[in-house]
This record gives sequence, structure tokens and C-alpha cells, in this order.
Amino acid sequence: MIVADKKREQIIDGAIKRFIHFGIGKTTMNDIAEDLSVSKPSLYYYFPDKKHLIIGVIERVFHDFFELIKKKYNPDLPLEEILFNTIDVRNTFFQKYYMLRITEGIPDLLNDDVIKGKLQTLKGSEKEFFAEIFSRAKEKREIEHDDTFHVAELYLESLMGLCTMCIMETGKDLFPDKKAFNKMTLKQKNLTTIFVRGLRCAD
Amino acid sequence: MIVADKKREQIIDGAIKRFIHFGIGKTTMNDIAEDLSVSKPSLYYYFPDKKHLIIGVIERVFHDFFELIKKKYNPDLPLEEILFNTIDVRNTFFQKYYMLRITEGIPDLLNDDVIKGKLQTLKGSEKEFFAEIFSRAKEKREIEHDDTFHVAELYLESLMGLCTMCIMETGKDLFPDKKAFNKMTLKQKNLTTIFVRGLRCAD
DNA sequence: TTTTTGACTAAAATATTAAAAAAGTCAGAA
DNA sequence: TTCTGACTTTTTTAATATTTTAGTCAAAAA
Repeated sequence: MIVADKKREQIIDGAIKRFIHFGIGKTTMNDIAEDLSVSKPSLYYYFPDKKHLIIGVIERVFHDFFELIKKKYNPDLPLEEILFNTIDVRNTFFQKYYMLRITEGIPDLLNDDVIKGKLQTLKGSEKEFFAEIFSRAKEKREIEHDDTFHVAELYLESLMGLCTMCIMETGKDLFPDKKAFNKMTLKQKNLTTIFVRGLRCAD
Repeated sequence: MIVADKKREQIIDGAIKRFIHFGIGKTTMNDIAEDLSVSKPSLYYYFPDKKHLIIGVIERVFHDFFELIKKKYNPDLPLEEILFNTIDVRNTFFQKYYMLRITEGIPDLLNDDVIKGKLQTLKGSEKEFFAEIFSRAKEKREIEHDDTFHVAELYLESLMGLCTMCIMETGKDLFPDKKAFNKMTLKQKNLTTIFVRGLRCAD
């Protein structure tokens, strides 16, 4: 890695630490600079503005997420087991980076076109990965379904939907406790079981 | 119906009209009173406070919803068709009463214990109704699954989850347009198809 | 006795402004 | 090329005044 890129990554590391602890909204560029014992203009040398630093953080988290999920992916396992593993990885990341949720903090961060586009792209990558999982399961005759990308989309949105329901239940901005968290994971796995069976039976 | 109750219902009618058009937060007790050509204290004769008027509205909407959904319920139809019908009823209500969504308007209305309890109870009723649907389908040997209440809960939460995803996608407080709305309905039905098949296959 | 009202108070939301904090810039040093 | 101290500009926050709205009450009307 080039030196400049290394520094960039260090800044992202520092930002993530702050974000995880205090949230994006409560973290200032000064905080991050001080943590790293550098001046604020140094930060601006690597990132044009705070928004792009946040984007860097988002890219990093997704990158790590994809890395881990791909590492854990074993196509030889039964589909249900594969999906259970991805749920665990997903939820570990969800829990770890919960404070990142950009809905809070800077109010109209989700309305920003650059960020929206970035998230859209990353979500697209995830869908493609899941489409791949379903496609391979189809090759193995484990399931019967044509439009695997569509299935992946539906499956992922259902999981995210259950997750959102869980958050809403615990009360908008409270950190979901261990119990609620486990309940959510269980629901996602139960849905997965039914979902996979539903794909097995032909039309 | 007793005269007093009739008046009460008229007030709820008026409140609903305002709420649908301007949302709960932008509707004052004066607005409602003026619409009905009565004085504000008259409203307070029938409802101790605005919160209880809102509760009255919630009860009314759910009541109408249950009425219609039960009316449309024909146990002789295949499970998938039954669920498709309920989705249509659900989403018609969702669209009609979208502006009621109590998340907005009065900020901490969802944190109120009375309202939370009321919503909990009403959601419970819905779950029981769906458990009934699944139970009957089981009796007809259409599906094989033991814990029908649990299945109903999972199914409903998945539907609501997809709905929430749809709302989030269109942008927090924008009214979801016809297109997004149809897309959501389609996703819910696609999930239903897979879900029902998943329940058909035994363990 | 039950229902309704005009005139009121208390509480809450809103708008206004001043002060503080944060984002972001720049000339120049390392 | 990378970094910094000192700076400006933009946003948040805090404090306060103003308006709006929820809710009350004594008394009138039904």
C-alpha cells in the first residue's frame, strides 16, 4: 500500500472509533484530528470534506463485511446453512457498527445524492453476491427458481425488513439490547428456513 | 347506537378527515371543532384529551380494517389466494390512512404507554386472525406446521418489514407514489408465494 | 341532567436573535 | 508532497420573546 493511502486508512480507522462510540453527529473533525495527533488541515488533505470521510468509512465497513462474508462462504454447505452463516456475519456487523447508522447524526445525510448512490451501489453488490449463492444452490438442484437476482433481492429486503421491525420495537434510537437482538436473529433464521423450503418446491 | 356514542363517532369522522389531509401534527382541536361547527369544549366533553381522540381514531381504523378483512376472508380459497386478498386490503388501508402514521406529528406519541399498549393489542388481534387463517389451512392439509401463531407473527412482520423498506426507499416522509406502492405489493405477494410453499413442505 | 359554549389559563410549539462551535480555507513551514 | 497555525464562514446551540394550541371552568342551552 502506498504511504498516502496508508495514512488515509488510518484516518478512517480513527473516524470509525469515534463514530462507533459517539455517533457520526457527535464527532467533529477536530475530535478525529486530535485522536490521531494531527492538525485538522491534514484531514482535509486526504478528504475534501466530512461527507467524503463518512463515505470512506462506509466503503471500509462494507468492504470488511464483504471480505468476511465471502471468507465464510462455503458453496458445498446446504443453502440454509450458508444463509444462517451470512445472517450471523450480517448481524455481527450490524451490532458492531450500529452507531454508524447515518439516519441520525447529520440529518440530511441520507438525502445526499452521493451517499445515496454509494449505498445503492454497495447494496447492489450484496444482492449480486446473494444472487450468486442462490444460483449455485440452483446448479446443485437444491432449489428451483429462475430469477435468482430477484429472489436475492426479495430475501435481503425481507431480512432487512425484520431488522427494521426489531429496531422500531425497541424504540427508535435506543440501542437494541442483546435479547431483542437475538430475537431478531432467530426470526431471520426462521424466515430463512421457510424461504429456502419455498424455493425447493417447484411451481 | 346511543345518541352520545353517535356524536362521538362523528367527532372521530371529522378528526380522520383532517388527519388524512394534514396529518395528526398539523391538526388542532380547534380545526376539528370548526369543521363540525361545534365549540372546542364539546370535543372535550367526549374525549378527555387529544391523545384519547387519536386513540379513538386508531381503534376506528383498525375496526374497519378487521371488518373488511374478515368480510373478504373465504376459508375455502387456497391459502395463497387468501393471503393475496389480505395484502390488498392491508395496502388499501395503508394507502388511505398513510397520513395517520403517528411516527410524525406529535413526536413522542409512539412512546406513550397507553398508545403503545393499544397498538400492541390491535396488532395482537391481527396476529390471532392470521394464526386462524394458517390453522385452517393446516386443517385442510394445505400446509404442515405446528406453531401457527408463531408463523403468523413471522409472516406479518415480514410483510410490515417489506412495507417499511419501501417507505424508506421513497424517502422518509414523502408519500410513496403509485409506482413504489405497486412494487411493494408485488414484493409482498412474491414473498407470500414462497412463504406458503415453504410451509407446505414438511420438515 | 346532559350537552354545549364563550372566555379563560397553562402548556407547548414557533420564531428571533445572540453566542458558541464546528466546518472548511489558506499562506506558508517541514 | 505533506502538514500546520491562524483564520473565515457556516452551522448548531442556547436563550428568550411571541404565538399557537391544549385543556379548564362557570354558566347557559337543551
